[in-house]
Amino acid sequence: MSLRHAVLAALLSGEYSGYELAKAFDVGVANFWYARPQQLYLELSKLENDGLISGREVVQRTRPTKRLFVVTDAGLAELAHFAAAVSKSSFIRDDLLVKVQAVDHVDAAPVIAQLDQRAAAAAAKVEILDKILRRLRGDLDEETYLRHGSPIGPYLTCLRGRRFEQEHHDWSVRAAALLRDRATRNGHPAPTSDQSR
Amino acid sequence: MSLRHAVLAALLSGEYSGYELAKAFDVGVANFWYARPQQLYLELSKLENDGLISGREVVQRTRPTKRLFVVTDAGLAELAHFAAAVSKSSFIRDDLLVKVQAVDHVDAAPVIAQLDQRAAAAAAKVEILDKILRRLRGDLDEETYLRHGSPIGPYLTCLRGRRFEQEHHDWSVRAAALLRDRATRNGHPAPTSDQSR
DNA sequence: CTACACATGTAAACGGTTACATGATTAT
DNA sequence: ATAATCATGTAACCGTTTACATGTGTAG
Repeated sequence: MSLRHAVLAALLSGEYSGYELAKAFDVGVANFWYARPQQLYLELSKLENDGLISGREVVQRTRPTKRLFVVTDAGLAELAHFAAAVSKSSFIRDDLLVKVQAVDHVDAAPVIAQLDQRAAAAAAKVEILDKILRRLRGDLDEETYLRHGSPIGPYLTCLRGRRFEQEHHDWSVRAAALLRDRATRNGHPAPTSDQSR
Repeated sequence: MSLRHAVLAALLSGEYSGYELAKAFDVGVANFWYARPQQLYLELSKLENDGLISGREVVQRTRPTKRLFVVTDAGLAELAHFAAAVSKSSFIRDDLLVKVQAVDHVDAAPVIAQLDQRAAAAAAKVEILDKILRRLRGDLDEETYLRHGSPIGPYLTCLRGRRFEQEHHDWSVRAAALLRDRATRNGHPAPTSDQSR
């Protein structure tokens, strides 16, 4: 049970509908978890049934009716309990790393192409996360915010996400360059990052 | 189907038994995937049934009999096919990040304690990965190995794992220090990293 | 004779993904 | 009309985790 707590933690920042949460979890952000919309709707139902969140209908003139959720006292207690329990260690699980691991034995060209794509995607996420960080800290510089700003939790997870993406980007760029260089020296057609423009 | 290819990629480095693979995937290393022993034994059976790997029994005087596996030509073809297919983007999924996200609303002390543990674990993994990297490159310095050394795939994934753990460590240390500092300034008992020695 | 490392599995439960399904409103 | 965005779900499948299960040989 882990998405459960991720949803609770996300709802601490304010009232959200399933649709709004889905955007935060699915697209771009997801600095501390990731989930598909379907999973979120399901989890929100369960959480409401268990009394950990409560939803209210908001009828809109201009848009379809939505349901906004907030964390209840029972939900906060559940989160506190979760935060105090032991957590299993995190690990990398990445298709692309599997491909790179095998790159000595398979055609490198498609792997290089995917590294290029990853680098671009990671760079885009870094920008998104930078925007979020700037919005969070407002006028304060980072050092000051980290010492005195509030909320600190979301800022810290966002920082972690930003560094992860930066790291991911740098590694992808370097790996792609190295593999390209090796392919060239071995007399291959030297696949360039064309992006089919 | 992803563990499947991770196992194939791992077996490219040589002949391994389920037990040996399990140690590489479970303990320490796992620079490109992670799996439990039970899952590996199951996956090895499936891979052998599908003809992607082939196993041979090795009777040992001093130890119980084991089965060593190698990738077949069909297995290599499967890997090549996989390497050329699109991969879904990687993402962070970490219990501890969920806890940090919620740290403004729950007791920070147990979260800080877990950050300390994480930092220590990450530092230990960095050392293990450094050892593996040194062993891989032998006499060559890193730049030279990256340009000319072989195999390059495992070295690159190991580098990625190393940086991930380093990053994980640095962030954990910083987050723990900041949260501790805030707790102290708010007049709390100031939980120190005692480690119950 | 007890604990530990080596060695290999099975079965049930759980969590997550994919595919399927529906419907309102706004902009083109 | 049609596409795009908003909005919410269900059902089947698959991959992963947890718990259970067994047995050999070595070291203390």
